[in-house]
Amino acid sequence: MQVRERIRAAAEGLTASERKLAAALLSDYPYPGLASIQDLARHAEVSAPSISRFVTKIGLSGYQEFQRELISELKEGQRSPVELHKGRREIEGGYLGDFMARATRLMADASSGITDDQFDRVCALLSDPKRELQLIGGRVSHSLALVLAFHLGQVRSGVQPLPADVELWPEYLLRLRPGDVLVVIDFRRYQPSLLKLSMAAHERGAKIVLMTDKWLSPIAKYAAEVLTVPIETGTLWDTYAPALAVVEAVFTRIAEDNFDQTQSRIQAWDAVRMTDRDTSK
Amino acid sequence: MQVRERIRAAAEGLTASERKLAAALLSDYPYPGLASIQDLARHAEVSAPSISRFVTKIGLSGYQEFQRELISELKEGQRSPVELHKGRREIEGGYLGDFMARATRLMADASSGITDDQFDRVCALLSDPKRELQLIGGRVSHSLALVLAFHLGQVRSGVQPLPADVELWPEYLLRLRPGDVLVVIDFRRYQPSLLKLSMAAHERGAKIVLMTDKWLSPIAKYAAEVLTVPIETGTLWDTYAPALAVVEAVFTRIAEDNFDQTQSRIQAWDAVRMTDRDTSK
DNA sequence: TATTGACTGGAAAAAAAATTCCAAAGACGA
DNA sequence: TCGTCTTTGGAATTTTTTTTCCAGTCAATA
Repeated sequence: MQVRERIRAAAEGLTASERKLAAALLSDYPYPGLASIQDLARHAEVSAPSISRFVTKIGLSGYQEFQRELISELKEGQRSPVELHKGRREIEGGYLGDFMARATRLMADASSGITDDQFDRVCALLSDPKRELQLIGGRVSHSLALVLAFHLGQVRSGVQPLPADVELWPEYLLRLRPGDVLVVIDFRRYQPSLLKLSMAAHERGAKIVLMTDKWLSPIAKYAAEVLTVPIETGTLWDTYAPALAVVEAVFTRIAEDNFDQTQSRIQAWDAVRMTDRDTSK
Repeated sequence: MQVRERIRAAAEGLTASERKLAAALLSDYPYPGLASIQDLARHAEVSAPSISRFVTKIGLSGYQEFQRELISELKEGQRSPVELHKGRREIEGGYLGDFMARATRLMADASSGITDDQFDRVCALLSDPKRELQLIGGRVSHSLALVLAFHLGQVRSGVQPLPADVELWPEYLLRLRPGDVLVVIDFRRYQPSLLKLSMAAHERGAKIVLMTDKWLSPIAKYAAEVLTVPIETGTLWDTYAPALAVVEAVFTRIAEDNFDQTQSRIQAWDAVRMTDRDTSK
């Protein structure tokens, strides 16, 4: 039996620090377990005795046997990584596993709905410094818009996330000039307020970049670019992960293209963060 | 420098038994080197002292350093598929396709770092109506915390996302009572301010649920539950999509378990939304 | 064949690692 | 809030591993 399985099997009866240990082990399995018991203790923030007790609990005779086991797994695994990998995934079928499997499947499809060409055009549009950018999302997807705004803000100026409150929109709307860009993220169930906003922005000559699902938000009619992402909304089992990934791909691309700016900005943060870290001690 | 290269480099000046050792090592590199010095001695048919001399000769400080070296090589090597991918990126699929493929791979691994049991416990903790919930994330991951807070807020009361501004934290901190829960999302590079907050919350008897990456935020020390998610931070190619999916799995599960409440809340929104739609025309 | 010098592995010493013991801290139920 | 029971990590102990020391062996050379 794999050590990993032993851990899973024993998961029920573990104490707090044992769980912490299990988490540390599984997070980068099996490498943390290859260090000495002390090093592992330090890494997982538990005591060495707790580790010793843990390995006994999962049915091994001691830390040394535990390590031997890990090494031989590694040796086997190296030989047929594909097999093992596959096998492992089929077996586990807990709630989380199912959910993630589903999300993974959607994710794998996500890039097929967007052509490279379109992707490039959207990136170009969003990175054009001459255009002001405003971003807005729906009830749930608003946070995606904020993430995009945040990261674009690292690379360029003139990035404006709109507030969630509808009342405040008119004032932003007035600032939109022809050629400016409004990014709208709108998944089912589509929000009428976003449609109204988009129509108004369109009137003012703004370009609209829309991210939506395959049923297409009515805003598509006014949009200059439509990115569709596979999402099954309406069920309890929604996931926005593919949408997030697409958003990340966009700003990552833009960041790469503007590497110099990004570079200096990142260094600037780091400087801040380092001092932050120092003063914290 | 790789150990293997060191051996090659030193090959000229090796004595008979050292060559035997080198051969044994290279024949199934690096596994023989992961055993104890005695086992390796037996396997290679040389004495332990010869091994000890050998590792010094190739420029390492001792057998332990030698092993550490091998392990870290192994770790890097295992990862190289990902690295390789980077190089391959130009060839296969466009930028987006490639980014998504990478994200998909991480996603597929995400559930292996968390046991079902742990997942259940976290859900139970977060849905317990007797506990107040506060949520906070790092610079970039803050939005994840907000998403979680938002959705949990649909299902239960007493959900409090902390503001991004550090100055305002103390006042929230004072509200924490023993048994309340602080959810912290902290990926590299870890933010000292979050650590300080967590320590203080821990002092006050709050339970901490931490979501972090495999390098484990120092907050792990104070956490009651640690969820690790595969994320490659630091590169320009980060993605938080797996983390988002885990967060979604958590609140989806909770929503299912509390179906009645959710149901009625959803109906309540819908009512609001309908009127929204009506008035929008 | 004797001498020299380098190499080797057994045994002892040193170092490190792992385990056991125990007191204190903490959780839980009354 | 109190008392009981569990869990935890520091310290001591035991075990294991690694290194050092040194005497014996072997090969090369005169």
